[in-house]
Amino acid sequence: MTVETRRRQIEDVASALFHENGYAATSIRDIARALDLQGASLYSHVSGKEDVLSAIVDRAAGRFEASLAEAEARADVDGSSAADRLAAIVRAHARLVAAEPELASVFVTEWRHLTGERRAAILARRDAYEARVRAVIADGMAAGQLAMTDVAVAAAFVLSAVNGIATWYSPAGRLSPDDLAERYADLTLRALTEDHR
Amino acid sequence: MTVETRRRQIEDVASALFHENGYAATSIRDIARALDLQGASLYSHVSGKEDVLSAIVDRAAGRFEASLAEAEARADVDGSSAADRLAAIVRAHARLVAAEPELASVFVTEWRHLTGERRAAILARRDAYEARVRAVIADGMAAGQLAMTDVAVAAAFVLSAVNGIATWYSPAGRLSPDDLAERYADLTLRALTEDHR
DNA sequence: CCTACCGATCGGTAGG
DNA sequence: CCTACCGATCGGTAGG
Repeated sequence: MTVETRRRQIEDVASALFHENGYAATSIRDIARALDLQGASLYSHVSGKEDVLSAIVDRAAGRFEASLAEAEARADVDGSSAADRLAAIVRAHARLVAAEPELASVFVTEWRHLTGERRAAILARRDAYEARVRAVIADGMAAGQLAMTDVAVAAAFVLSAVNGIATWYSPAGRLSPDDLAERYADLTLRALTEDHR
Repeated sequence: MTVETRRRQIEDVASALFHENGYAATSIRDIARALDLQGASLYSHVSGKEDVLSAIVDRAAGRFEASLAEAEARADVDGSSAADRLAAIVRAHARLVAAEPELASVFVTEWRHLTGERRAAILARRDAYEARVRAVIADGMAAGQLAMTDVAVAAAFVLSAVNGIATWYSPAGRLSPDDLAERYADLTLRALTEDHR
C-alpha cells in the first residue's frame, strides 16, 4: 500500500530518468510523459526542473547522513574499534547504494547540475560526509588497527568503490544488497588492515 | 611543439567540456566558442555531435586496451605471478586515468550517450576489458595467491575505485599519477590477498 | 570558416 | 491538470 503524493511520484520518476539518461538529457516533458501528464502540468507541483533535482539530491543526502549517523551510533554503544566502525560505515553505505541505486546515482553524479547556493550546500554536505569517513580511517591508523597509508587516498579509493555500485548493481542479480554490502565491507577492511586476522 | 590538427583540437576541447558538464549539457556552440569559431563552422570538421563523442570514446578505449596489453605483455616476459599481473594492470589503469582524467571520464561515464551500433561496440569493448581483469583475478585465486572471493564483485570493486580517480584527481595536487597508481595497486593487492607478506 | 537560416525541442508562463 | 503559447536554444544545412 503505497500512498505517494504526486510530488513524490514526480521525484521518483525523475530519479529513474536521471539515473538512466542523466539530468541534462531528461526533459520536463519526459518526466511528465512517464506520469501521463502534459509537460506544463508538472508546474502545478514543482517550481522548475532544478527544483526536482534539488529535492532528490537533498533527500539522498539525508539518507546517507542518517545511515552514517546510525552506523556510528551503533558502534558507539558497542564500544567498537575504529576498524569495526569503518566496516559498519562501509556496510551501511554500500547497502543503501545497492538498495536505491537510482537515488544514489543522482546524489553521486547529478548534483553537479545544481547551481548557486544549492550546489554549494550539497558540496558542503558531501565534504562533511567524506570528512567523517576520513576521520574514522585516521582513528584506525592512530590506534594501530589500520595500516598507515595516505588517509585521503584510502578514503577516495573506498568511497569510489562503494559509490560505483550504483552504476552496475541490479537488484535482480544473484546478490542481495546485504550480501553485497558485507563483501564490500570485507574488501575494505582487507585493503586497509595491516595484517589479516 | 604541439602540432594538433583542428579535428584533434575539437576533440580535446570537447573532452574537457564533456568532463566538466557532461555531453548532454554541452552544445556544439559551446565547443565552437572555446575555439573562437561559429557553431556551424565545426561541421567542416565533424559530421555531428555524436561523431565527436564517438571519436573521443574510441580513442580512450584504445588507450586503455593498449595500456592493459602492455602491462600483460611485460608480466609475461617477467614470468610474473597472477597477483603481480593484477598489480601491473591496476597500476597502468590508475596511471592512465590520473594522467588523462578528461579522456577517462568521457570513456567511463559519457559513452552512454552513444546510440545504436556505436554504443553496442563500445559496450562490447568495455566488457572485454573487464573480462580480462576478471580472468587475472580468477587466475590469482586458482593459484592460491589471492583470497577466494566472488570474482565479479572483486573486479567491480577494484574497477570502480580506479575509475573514480577521474572524478576527483587533480594533477595539481600533491600526488603524481605514478604515486597515486602505486598506492592504488597496493590497496588492491591488500584487498584481494589472503595474508599480507 | 562565415552568414543566414531551418525545424524541433527546450524550460517555463498565462489563463482557465 | 489542460490548452495554448512564449522566447531561447538546440543540432544541423545551404551556399558561398
